[in-house]
Amino acid sequence: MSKKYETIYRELVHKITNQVYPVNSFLPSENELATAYGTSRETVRKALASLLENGFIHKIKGKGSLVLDFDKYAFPISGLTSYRELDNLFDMHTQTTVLQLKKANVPQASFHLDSTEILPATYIQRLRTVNGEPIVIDSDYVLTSVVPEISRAVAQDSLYHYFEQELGLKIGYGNKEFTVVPATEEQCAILKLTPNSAVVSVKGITHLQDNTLIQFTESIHRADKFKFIEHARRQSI
Amino acid sequence: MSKKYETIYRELVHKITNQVYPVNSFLPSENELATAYGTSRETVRKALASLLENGFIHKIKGKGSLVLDFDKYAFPISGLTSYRELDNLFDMHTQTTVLQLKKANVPQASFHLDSTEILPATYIQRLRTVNGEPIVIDSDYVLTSVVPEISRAVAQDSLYHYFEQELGLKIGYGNKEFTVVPATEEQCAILKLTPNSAVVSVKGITHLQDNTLIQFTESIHRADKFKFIEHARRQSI
DNA sequence: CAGTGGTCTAGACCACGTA
DNA sequence: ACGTGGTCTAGACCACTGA
Repeated sequence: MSKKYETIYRELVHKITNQVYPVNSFLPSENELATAYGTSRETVRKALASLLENGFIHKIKGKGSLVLDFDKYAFPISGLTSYRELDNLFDMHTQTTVLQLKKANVPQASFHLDSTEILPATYIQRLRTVNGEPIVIDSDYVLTSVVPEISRAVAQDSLYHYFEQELGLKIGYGNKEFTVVPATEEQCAILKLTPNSAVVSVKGITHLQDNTLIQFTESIHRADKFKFIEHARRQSI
Repeated sequence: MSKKYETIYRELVHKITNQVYPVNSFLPSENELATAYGTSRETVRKALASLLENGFIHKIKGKGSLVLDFDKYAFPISGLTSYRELDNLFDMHTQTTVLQLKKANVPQASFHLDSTEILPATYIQRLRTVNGEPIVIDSDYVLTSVVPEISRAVAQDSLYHYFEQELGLKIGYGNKEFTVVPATEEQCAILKLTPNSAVVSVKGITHLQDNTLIQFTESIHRADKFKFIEHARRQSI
């Protein structure tokens, strides 16, 4: 049996996206949901907290939980999500081409590393194409100490899927840093950009749940195709 | 008396930033914290959930809560935060210049509005200067129906402060959309950029807690000064 | 094995919005 | 006055880690 609040979350998302609970209507109250799902109110509240975090609802004290006009195309570059998952989620006709696959150390300068840290890794450069247009170049450095070998087939498919399903590794957390930088000549050539175009660089460091470093990533996005949407709440804290 | 979990959160943040709990050490266990603060474990867990969300800690089942190397300079463009708050938080020598202040309708095209929606507003254009350099142009449309009048003094100071402290309005939630666009001539002139430079546009819509629309915003950031850092967790959900 | 965090319960009281 | 969500409690059982 999986987690109750997760089950409730998924069922509520389903009902919202299928307009059982239409936009601008209120969900049943927390007490009603607790009764309906045969659970306690705190558990219902955990499900609602996830809906809140993902921008599905807005809670108004004394009134209820209002269904928001959720943007289906909000691109979750935010969370730790892989292209394969995005591809399944939306119908985007994504295509992946492995450009490079070799052993290399993680470049210290790119990731603010101490110059004494030598981190042997597998370097994978991949081009993401959406509807025939080159959009993103992903460069991944996967630490050899954690994942000794990566085949071309795995690189072509999905690293995260390989890590989690085949190797049983558990992805924990990471940081991402967005900046706008001028494209290199190589990047211009691959993404079919005019020289000196600006691109969006998303650099990330990924850790496993046990805090082991596993991966360094830099994604170079075509600036004109880059969009990042976020839902924010006013925090008292 | 304020909220217990908020008090605990703040005290833990303080102890982390002051290295009472140094980076790479573990916090006291949830049971210990509950005893120490004379509260229940679930309340401690709410405080820890906030630390988790803000990237201060990483929890490892069976081990404890690990203190992460928190990036003090992660710019929270993310949440709904105002410049005045940022200015207080960091010591940035921010300066604000009011460029324009007039009545105008919210431009429908810019914010994906229906062309039948006429929304009278106060238009405020402000330049944000950090350490003497022009960095951001903020354009705000504040709906006249919610806030009839905005003085130059308020625009110079802080809109959020005025809304919340003077008018008693409660900010609820909003969406933000990040894109990279070519700068207009006017923007190049104000930000001292060479023609056809790229800038980062952050468009946002803000609602009150009772769901009333209050404000449309577009911030134009100099691309070379723009950095957005985010902490992400792998979600099972 | 003992200790940790993850989930869950069945209550309680409060602040807020509506009528 | 009533129903809503916000906070809080004092338990419970589970899965995981490490000795």
